[in-house]
Amino acid sequence: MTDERLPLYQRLRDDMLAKIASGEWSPGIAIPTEAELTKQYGVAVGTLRRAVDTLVQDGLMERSQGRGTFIRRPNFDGSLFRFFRQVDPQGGRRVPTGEVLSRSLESADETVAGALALPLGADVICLERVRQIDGRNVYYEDIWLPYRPFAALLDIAPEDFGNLLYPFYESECGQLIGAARETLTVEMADDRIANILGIESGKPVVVIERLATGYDGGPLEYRQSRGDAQTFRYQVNIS
Amino acid sequence: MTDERLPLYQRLRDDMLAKIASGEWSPGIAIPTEAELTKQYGVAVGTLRRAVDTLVQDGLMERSQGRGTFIRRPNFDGSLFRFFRQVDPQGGRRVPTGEVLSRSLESADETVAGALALPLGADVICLERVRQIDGRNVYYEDIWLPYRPFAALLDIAPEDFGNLLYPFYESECGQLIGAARETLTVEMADDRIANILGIESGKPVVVIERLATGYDGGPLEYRQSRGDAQTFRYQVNIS
DNA sequence: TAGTGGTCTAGACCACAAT
DNA sequence: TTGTGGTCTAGACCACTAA
Repeated sequence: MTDERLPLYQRLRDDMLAKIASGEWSPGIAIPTEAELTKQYGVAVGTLRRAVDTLVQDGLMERSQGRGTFIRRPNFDGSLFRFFRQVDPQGGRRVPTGEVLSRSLESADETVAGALALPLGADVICLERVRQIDGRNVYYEDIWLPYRPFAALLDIAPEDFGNLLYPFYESECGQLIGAARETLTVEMADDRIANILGIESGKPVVVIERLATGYDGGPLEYRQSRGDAQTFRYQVNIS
Repeated sequence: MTDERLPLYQRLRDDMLAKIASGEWSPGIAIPTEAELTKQYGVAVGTLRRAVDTLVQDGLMERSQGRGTFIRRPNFDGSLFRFFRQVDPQGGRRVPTGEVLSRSLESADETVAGALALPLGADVICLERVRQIDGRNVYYEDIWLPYRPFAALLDIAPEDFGNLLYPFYESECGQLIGAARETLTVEMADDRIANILGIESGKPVVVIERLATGYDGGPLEYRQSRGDAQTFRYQVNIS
């Protein structure tokens, strides 16, 4: 199937992941039954179930006893929603809308090249984006993507980018985000950022650097988000 | 064992959880082998493994092929030490010292009572604490603990509190911290905090609220830490 | 009633760690 | 070499859903 050295259930997982990414298995519809799949793959039920387990765990599939196993519909607040951890005082989560302002091809500077593990000066796709709640800008984002798997994005007009980018990466470029690391710092707003966020210049701004990686651990997206520190709230579970 | 209606693997999980919470299985040491446990519980390996899987998933155990399965000692300081940029020219990791300034018995206000799930006005033990690097205060902490399991702390002089509190809770009060949730916000320093942290009044300060819970999920400690936002750095892995 | 996923068993063999 | 966890099999029976 794929890499011979990997455990069977991981190869099954990869194969099913590819079926999802390629559209062979569409969101919202049921995948073949366990009996069917075990026959197709020639594996035992337990092995198949283990593979499916990991995909369910990652929010890509959903089981329903007696009905079947379904591909989860992306663009919903589903698997990718967990990446946005800002919480309002009531504890409820609000998903801001996202709007891409510009899209360009640039050369990676030291920071971006380092984050994406690319040579200095490599082609990167750069997006400028604002995220809004109630029509107010809450975040300004710079997003960098390696040219190679994301070239398709250059053919898409900024206004045609979806509200959420990760389902978009998946549907347009076949790239699935599996994990991310975020680093939070605080800086003072310069005039441009202050203007975008509607705050005074010199006021504190929270910077969220995010390096998002695929299921293989390779870096896929580097992002810097800036928001008003005064209304910022970030929640993390530690164990 | 516990609730008859639950699946076997969930009852196993609950039983093992209780063993951890009660201290019968201590952090850092190996639990009995799979063969031993299946004999004790009278279940198949697969069922036991599934129960252990959930505990590993939750970060309470750690498997090591060929060696055994171990109770994980959560180390919050791993993330704590990354809270602040290292000003150390050598880039070496500095461990902040912790010093308890005061210890008192107070009545829980709305915030504290809500966090610790206590009635309003319930007795709580309150600690004031500073953490230092190179003799400089890097953050100031208010810590609240429910009276009931922590009464023993009232008999200990502030200067006799250890550098780290969680091992102290364990040794003096038999309370193990299993997990925590942190919420980050930014506020402006008032005169008192500014003075303690050695920054100007009105400058931004990062507030880290932490609710630490036992292995059973019950709240054990509520803490507010405040540090200079300008040197703040907080890193999180999301998956 | 037929078909689905959910739980559970009782083994087999492998990879790794300690000795 | 021995014992550990890691993977995988080939079934069994149960709970739920839909026709």
